[in-house]
This record gives sequence, C-alpha cells and structure tokens, in this order.
Amino acid sequence: MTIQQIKYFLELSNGLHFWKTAEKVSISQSTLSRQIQSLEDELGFQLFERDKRNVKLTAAGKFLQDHWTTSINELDRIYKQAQKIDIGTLGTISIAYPGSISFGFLPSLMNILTTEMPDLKIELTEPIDINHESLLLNYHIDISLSRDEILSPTIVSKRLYSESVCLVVPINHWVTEENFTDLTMVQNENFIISPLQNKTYFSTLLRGIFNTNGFNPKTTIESDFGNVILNLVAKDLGISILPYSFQFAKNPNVRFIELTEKVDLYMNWRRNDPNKIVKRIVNYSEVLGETYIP
Amino acid sequence: MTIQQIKYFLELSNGLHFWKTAEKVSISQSTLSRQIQSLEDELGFQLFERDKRNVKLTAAGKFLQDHWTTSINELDRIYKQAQKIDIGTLGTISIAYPGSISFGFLPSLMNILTTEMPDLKIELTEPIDINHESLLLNYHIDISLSRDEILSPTIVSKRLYSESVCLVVPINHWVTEENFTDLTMVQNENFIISPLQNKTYFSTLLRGIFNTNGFNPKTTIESDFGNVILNLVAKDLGISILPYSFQFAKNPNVRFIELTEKVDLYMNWRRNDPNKIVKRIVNYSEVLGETYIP
DNA sequence: CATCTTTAATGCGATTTTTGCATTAATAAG
DNA sequence: CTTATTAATGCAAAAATCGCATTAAAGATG
Repeated sequence: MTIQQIKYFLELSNGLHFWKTAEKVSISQSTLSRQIQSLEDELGFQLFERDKRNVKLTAAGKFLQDHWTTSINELDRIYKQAQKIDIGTLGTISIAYPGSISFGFLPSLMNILTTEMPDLKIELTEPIDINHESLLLNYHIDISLSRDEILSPTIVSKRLYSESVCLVVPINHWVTEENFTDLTMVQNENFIISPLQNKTYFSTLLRGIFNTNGFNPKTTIESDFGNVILNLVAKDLGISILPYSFQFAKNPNVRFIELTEKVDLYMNWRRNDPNKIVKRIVNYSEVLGETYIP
Repeated sequence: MTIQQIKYFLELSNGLHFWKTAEKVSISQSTLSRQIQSLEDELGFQLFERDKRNVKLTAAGKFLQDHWTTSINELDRIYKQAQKIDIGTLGTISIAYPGSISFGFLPSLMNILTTEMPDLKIELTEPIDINHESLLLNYHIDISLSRDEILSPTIVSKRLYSESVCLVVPINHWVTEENFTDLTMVQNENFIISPLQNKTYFSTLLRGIFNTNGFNPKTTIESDFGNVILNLVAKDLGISILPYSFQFAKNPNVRFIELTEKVDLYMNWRRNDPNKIVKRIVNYSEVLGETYIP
C-alpha cells in the first residue's frame, strides 16, 4: 500500500476509466492496471467492479475514496507544516530572561521576532534565582538570556552587549550627575535592592560594589523586581542600584547616574540544538545586540 | 514518500539508533539509512540531526513523529473499516417496503440483520404510491420490497413468498370463517380501504377483486395505512380487505377470513450492484421467505 | 596517547520490482 | 458480421531496492 497507489486509486475513482486516468497521471494503462491490482491484492478485496467495458467502485472502494481523500490531504497539510517548522517560522520557543531587560532589549527583540516569524509562538518566563543551565538542559526552555555567562560544554553562551550599572535616585535628590564622585557619598542613605544573599549574578555584583566601596548599605525594603524598586525610588522611599536598561521604563520621577561597573547580557542555548528557530533567534539577537547601545 | 518509509521513520524516531531499529524492522542498517535519506531528500529537509555517534530528531522531525503516528493509525483504521464493509457487516443500506409487511416479515428480517450484521445501519422508508424502480435507479434506496414485480433489465426482482388476501371484520361481526362463501355477502357493508384510484399494486388488486364480485364497495373512510385501517375495523367502523400479514399485528378485536386471492412479496435490487451487503441481505431474505408461511 | 569499539554512511553487485509496448480477450455499437 | 473500445497480460528492458563488506568519524579504554 503505497501513497502513490492510493493517489492512482483516487484519480481512477473519479474518472472510472483506466486509459484516461493513466494518461492524466502520466503512466501507461498497463501500469495503472497493475498498480490497482497490486493494491487490491494487498488489501484483500476489490476496489473496483470491472468488466471489459465498465468500471465502478465497490462499496468498500466508495468508502476508501472518501476517507483516503481526506487522509492524503492531511498528509500534505502535515508535510507543509513540517516544512514551515524546518524553515523556522512555525513552532513554539521558550525563552527565560532577567527582569532588567523587560523595558529595553526584550521588547525590541520581541518586535523583531513577531515581525519576522508571525506564526511563531513564544513562551516567556522570568525565573528568579533559578539555574538557567538546568532549565536549558531539562528542555524547560530553549533559550536563556542571563546576566552571567554559562560555562558548560553542552551550552553555548554568547555575550550580546554590556551596559552600565546606575545609581538610581529620586528626581529631587541632592546627588546629581554633576556632583557625583563615588558611592561613599550615599553610604548613609536607605537602599532598596534585591536581597544581597541571592545567588543571582546581579546580587553578587552588588555585593562586590559595596565591598569595594567599604560599606554595607542600609536596606529598608527588599524586592526582586526591578520595576517595583524603580517605583519605590520614585516615591522617595530610598535609592537603588540598577542596570542602565531600567531607564527605558521612562519613569519621570527618578534620575540615573552611571557608575563605572558594567553588567553583560548573555544569550545561552543548547549546543547543537537541531531546532532552526533557535539559530534564527540567536542571529536576530546578535544583530540587535550589536546595534543596541544603552 | 512511502508509507513504509514513514513507518521506518517512526520506528527510528522512537529508538534513535539505526542499527537497533534496522534489526527491529527486519532490514539491514544500510537499507534503513538509505530509506531515511531518500525520505529526507524528498521532503527537502532533515528529519534527524546525526553524527557518527548520536541521532536526534530535528524540530520538524519531532513534529512529524507526532502527526505521522496518528496518520498511520488513521490509515490502518480506515483499512479495517473498508475491510468490514467489503465483508458486508458495516455500512448503510436503504430499504423501501410496503406497510403491510411491517408486522410480520419486516420485523423478522430486521431481527436477522441486526443479529448477523450488528454494525450495519439500516434506513427504512415506507413510500406510498411511488415508483420503486426509480428509487432504486436513482440510488435513493438499495433494496426494495414490493408487492409487484419490477420488470427491468437493470433490476433483479425475486419473489420471496405469497400470502392470502383476507377479509377483515370486527370480532363480533356476523360473517365468520364458517359461514363465509364469497364477497357478495358483504356488498352492502361499509368498507375502509386505501383509495382505489391509487396506482399501487394492492389498490389494483382490490379493484380486480371488486370487479370480479360485481359490486362497488361503499367506502366511508379511506386510508393508506394498513394499521390505521385495522384499528378502525376493530372499532366497528366498517370492514376491510388486507394482506394476511396484518394478522401479526395481533389485534384481538378483528377477525381474518382468507380469500382465494394471493399477493406476493418481491425483493428488488440493482443488477450487478457491487455492494456485498445487498447480496447478503438478499440471501437472508430468500431463506426467510422460504420458511415464512403466513 | 595509542588502540579499540561503536555507529552511520557508502560502493558495489545481485535481486526484485516496476514500467511500457504490444497483444489479447471480451464486450458493445454500428 | 464487423469494427471499436477497453481492461488485462506476456515479455523484456529499466529502475529501485537490498544486503554485504567497508569506510570514516567519534568516543571509550587503559
């Protein structure tokens, strides 16, 4: 039972004429005759009732005409879907990202992806303090955007761009870009930051910054969410340190003062992932990262 | 794209190992390798990402694994259905019948059919005064049961049995089986019969009967439906003439008196109808007709 | 670091299957 | 009775499929 044989059968079941059908499907009449015979032999019953003069479908043949038609169409539809997936415009991709890029890089990337691959379904997750490496290796996500590089032979980690870390103060705060010298200036202020004991890269960076400047910050409020912190600073409840990207939130009640420290954004994916969507997204991200100057 | 190739692919997509899969499907490793290659060539994209050491599905391959599995199962299901139809236990058959057999022959036949072919769907229609021949030739019905023979080169008409025509009187009527001589006895009674001008065989027969006996019946009520007539007679509203089969209605308030006239029951179907269900039903009906002595 | 093992791909000849031409057989039409 | 139509079939050529043996590449082993 070949797909080709089924197609011959369907054509013949429409025309009910061996010679004309054979010509239509560009084979000889004898070939068509034998293909149908072979199909009938394999099925174990007749598809056509035929004498030297007339050809007509049997009841089983009539049934198969209906159902095989839909099957063949279905197979064709499946093939076309698979083709789209191969090209990389269809499917589902799961991306994990740090909250700090949700105002800048991530919307830009999403913009590109939804334009270039409109049929692509993107699942976004914002995991806190969870190992991106295991998420990738367990196939929970396909791509990870992270602040720290993942060093693993089975994962490729590529830096997309670097951005400054900024001191964030309320808009009417006494520290300005002009009078700012170093962080010791604000060592007695209230800080609103993510818990320093977190294992995330950014918490580690913060610990390092405070260490270098020789003081432990007073923390009145703690939050893992940068945009929460941003709003708290805007309401004059303290100051904070956040990546430059948060400027894209365009909050009018805060002021950003660039520090010398930098944070990177890495894109990570499974080495040799056969999914071409991943490769395409990586490419788009690299291009975007190069032109993206925060 | 062969069904066999798809099956090989599905097996390989489960095992992800050429040698083991080849052994499982009883072909050589080289053959499997080449079949998959040929499938990939035809599709135009890779199904497996493979090096000398590992085999894994591409995204498109994963998609096809899911969908082809259901397609192959579907094809198998379709084949089995078709097989059943060929054997003659599955399908739909449309049968037209005269109302007079709805108490006797028809229930017996239905009983046999539903026992022997439980998956068979039977459509019953009781057409009045309509040409069974055209219903058959227009494929509105597949089998017709009729009181008159259909004489046509494209239709086979076979007599199943003969039964007497009976005078039907209320249970306390003065005419009994013992004192009955001929119909002239009741020429002044009220008759409840189907309209004599109808073109059905039974109406023609009635006309003949009244003609032979030399009187025109007084008809107060007319009805095409035998069982309606039967109930009207039971309520003492008149007498009637019906086929013997109506005795099977087991109405306790009527008495049947056999006349000498007979009516036949014919089964009619399209000559050379390739539907094996028709042949089976004809066979069952012939056997039932022989043993059915009303 | 050299050797062994595993495993998918490939060259090649043998086998099997498929194909089309020409013909046959049966039927309907003129 | 003859002619035309049409599905099946014998046959030889062509194409495909198959499996053996081998290759090539990548761990695994010690």
